[in-house]
Amino acid sequence: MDKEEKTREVVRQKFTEYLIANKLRKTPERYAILDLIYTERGHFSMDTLYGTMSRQPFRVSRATLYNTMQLLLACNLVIRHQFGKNISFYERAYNNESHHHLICIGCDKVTEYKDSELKSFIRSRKMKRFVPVGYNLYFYGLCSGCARRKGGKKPDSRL
Amino acid sequence: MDKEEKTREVVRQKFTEYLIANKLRKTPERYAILDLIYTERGHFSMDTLYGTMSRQPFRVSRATLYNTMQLLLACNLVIRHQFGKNISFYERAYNNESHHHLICIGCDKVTEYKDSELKSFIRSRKMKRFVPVGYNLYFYGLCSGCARRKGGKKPDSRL
DNA sequence: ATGTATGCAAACCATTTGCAATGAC
DNA sequence: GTCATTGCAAATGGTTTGCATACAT
Repeated sequence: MDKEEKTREVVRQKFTEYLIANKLRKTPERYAILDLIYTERGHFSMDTLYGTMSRQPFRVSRATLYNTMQLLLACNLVIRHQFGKNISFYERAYNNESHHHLICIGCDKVTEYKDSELKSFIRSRKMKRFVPVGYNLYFYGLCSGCARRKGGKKPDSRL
Repeated sequence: MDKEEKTREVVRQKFTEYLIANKLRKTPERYAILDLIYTERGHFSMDTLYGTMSRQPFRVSRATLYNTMQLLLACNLVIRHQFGKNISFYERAYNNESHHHLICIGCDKVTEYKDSELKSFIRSRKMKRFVPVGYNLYFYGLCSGCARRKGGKKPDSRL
């Protein structure tokens, strides 16, 4: 069994525990969605996920997709991002080394940026009257491609 | 002339320069919106801004509000945030010391968190093939109130 | 048998767009 | 006088909801 399959098994188990603990049903739809998410790499939107899902032998509705995503967010198997447009993006949370995001304001491309020194610095901050459970750091700027052809179409300001 | 009025005058000037440079018209609507934004403190949504605007003697339509906001974003007089719901929030950018954000996942309250040491640490990071122009850092967690009555309504996961 | 979860379509809501009328230049 | 900008209302697009049916328990 390869690493990815092992991961899928672990998250299925975690999901099951969550469903039982909350007296929710273990439907095939829910597991199909979880499985598919854990074959995706990087970020994906609901739309692309629905597209991929539709091409699977096991189809689920958009409603169920959104429903299930709430559960997966609640049990921390998926995390959500908004990169500046009004669209949510998601990515798997388990076995996905935490990272920061570089968002190109020229072409909207999002890349991961791993920086463990930065991560531990951020996590070490103490704040008054607030108990942090997580954080998101988004860098906005120009990817190498867009930086080169700077002055082309003007990037839309997003911050 | 107090500090706030002085600020409004400076940003009007900056806005004017931007409009001229881009051959755009200096309409009273645009200045009314800019003025109002620079009397707001903290973050505001389009909806609340439209509400406040509607109570002003000078009324503008939602369309114009959105239109103008694009211009103000483009000339860096306003910055935009998305705190995890599909709503954009805005805040003035000029004379507004940069800060990070603490978002309570219990009650959605957003507070500012100033940490200049953290800021300079983040700004000092070098990344390959990416030219950063800015960043946003959002901490998710529980405000003191929600931390106290933990276990009340379950906070919706947002990351 | 019970009642939760699903799929569908309609509803929602923030934002965008088309277009005729207004007004900045 | 021109043409960008406004206001309105309709359209859009991601997400949510209502409800009858299906199915996990």
